[in-house]
Amino acid sequence: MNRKQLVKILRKNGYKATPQRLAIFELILSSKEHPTAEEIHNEVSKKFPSMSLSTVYQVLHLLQDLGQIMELKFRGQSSRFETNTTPHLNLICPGCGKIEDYNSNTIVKFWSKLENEFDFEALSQRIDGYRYCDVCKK
Amino acid sequence: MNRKQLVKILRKNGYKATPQRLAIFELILSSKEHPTAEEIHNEVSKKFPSMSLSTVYQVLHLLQDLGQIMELKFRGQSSRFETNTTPHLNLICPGCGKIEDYNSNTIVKFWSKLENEFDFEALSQRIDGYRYCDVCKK
DNA sequence: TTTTAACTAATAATCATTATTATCTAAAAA
DNA sequence: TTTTTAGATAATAATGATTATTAGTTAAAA
Ligand SMILES: [Mn+2]
Ligand SMILES: [Mn+2]
Ligand SMILES: [Zn+2]
Ligand SMILES: [Zn+2]
Repeated sequence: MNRKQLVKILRKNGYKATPQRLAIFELILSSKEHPTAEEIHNEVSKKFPSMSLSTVYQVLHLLQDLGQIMELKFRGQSSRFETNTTPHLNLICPGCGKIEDYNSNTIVKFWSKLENEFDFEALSQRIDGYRYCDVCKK
Repeated sequence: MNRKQLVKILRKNGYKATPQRLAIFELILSSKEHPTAEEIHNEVSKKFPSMSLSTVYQVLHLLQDLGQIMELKFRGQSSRFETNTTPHLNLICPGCGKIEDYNSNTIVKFWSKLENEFDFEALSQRIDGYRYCDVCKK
């Protein structure tokens, strides 16, 4: 997925391709972490100093509705967002909240097997494993 | 898991086995839905009319820390809780929020395969699929 | 270039969750 | 059984992430 494709998707669904929308999407796309709305706002504000946090939330909702990003909610912390919408494993530390992505063909194949077994087609999915990271293990 | 086992777990970890804790756990256990804190409070209040919603939240945190329940957070709605802590599929409708549990050996086996492949041992896990339910499909 | 529905920015409001604290009680000890 | 007390509950206040509102702005179609 890139900027051009997103512009196409937005227009096809009757939405305007505004610089704010593109910047927010590209920020998440380029982030190796799973950033929060506030982190996204902080970063994107560097290029668009007048951007509102409200706008960030609105855009995040729109991108979710279009299936372009995934929101991960956790206890005691702000939601985290990612553009990796393919079936993959999020390994999450309950100590520090760090999230690591693990992609593998095993997972993709498992997911289609699951859709087959239970006869559904998912719009999106979420696969999380919780375990203490090396730093927090002590 | 039953009341007696929970009493044992609580005491082993230095917590008191209070009637509130047992009642909240048993309510979730007996619920086929994935109830919210408020729903739990409403139900348990029938037997314990002075129970506070604060207490419900406190107990829910404790039970999570002991690995006895799982919290599922979603956009725009209160957290939902369940006692099914084995690897299983939650099929969730983005329309009405309904959650259906699907247990299968495929999933349990997949999960241990995954732990093997990526060399971790999960304290807990979450596997969600999002798709419109039959009612909302129209 | 003009037009306008859609969008953004700023701000206020919401409400699920968490913090605080006085009172109470489970359960260990006497 | 009674006493003791650390830990738990109930009531209430506070928090803060998210959502609602609205006046002004703009993407993009004509
Ligand atoms: Mn991820
Ligand atoms: Mn479940
Ligand atoms: Zn950690
Ligand atoms: Zn539904």
